[in-house]
Amino acid sequence: MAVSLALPSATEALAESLIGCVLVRESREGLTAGRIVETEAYLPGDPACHAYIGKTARNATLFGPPHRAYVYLIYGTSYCFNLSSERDGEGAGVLVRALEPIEGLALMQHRRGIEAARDLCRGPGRLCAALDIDRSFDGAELFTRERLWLEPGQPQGKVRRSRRIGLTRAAHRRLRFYEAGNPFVSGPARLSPS
DNA sequence: AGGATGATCGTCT
DNA sequence: GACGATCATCCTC
Repeated sequence: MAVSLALPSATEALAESLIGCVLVRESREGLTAGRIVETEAYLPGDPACHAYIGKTARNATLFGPPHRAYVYLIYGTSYCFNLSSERDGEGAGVLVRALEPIEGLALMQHRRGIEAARDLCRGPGRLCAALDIDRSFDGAELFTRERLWLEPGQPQGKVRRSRRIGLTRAAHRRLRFYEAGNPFVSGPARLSPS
């Protein structure tokens, strides 16, 4: 009998290894940064992935080289920040869903119009607002140490996995990764690993 | 040119 | 838990 034992794709491995890395945003207003505590993988051939419909003007970055910023507007109100993840020509990416704020809290509070630290970057739209990330970052390199970049880091404790959040298609796939026990992780508390 | 869609968020009950 | 805001994008005339 045929058994499919595919290794985790590059996208899946990236989504997991991004937990603990630090996203830094430098602007005229000041520096803001946070530890990545939650991600979701969107794989090649995945009906929930923006690349699924083929290459378009919006999703072109997903088909480019890996580790570029893919930023899009959702519901006309919120930006979502992703990394392209597969080799040039293949469309896939990783959504960053939540950060633990570590620098520039006051600026984040100002941009978000709220005080509570826990809510500043808990959710993909919120973290983009807190770091002032918009579509102008789409396609940007993330290792340039200019405007927006990523620094290596390790998770504090276990990285767990669950179903993805908020999708209308293929939500059942367990492609969400988060740092166990971290209060800055988004999503309903009941979304435990199993 | 017009309609449907959406990886969200804040507000309300 | 439910609902509406709001608009870039894509698809179909």
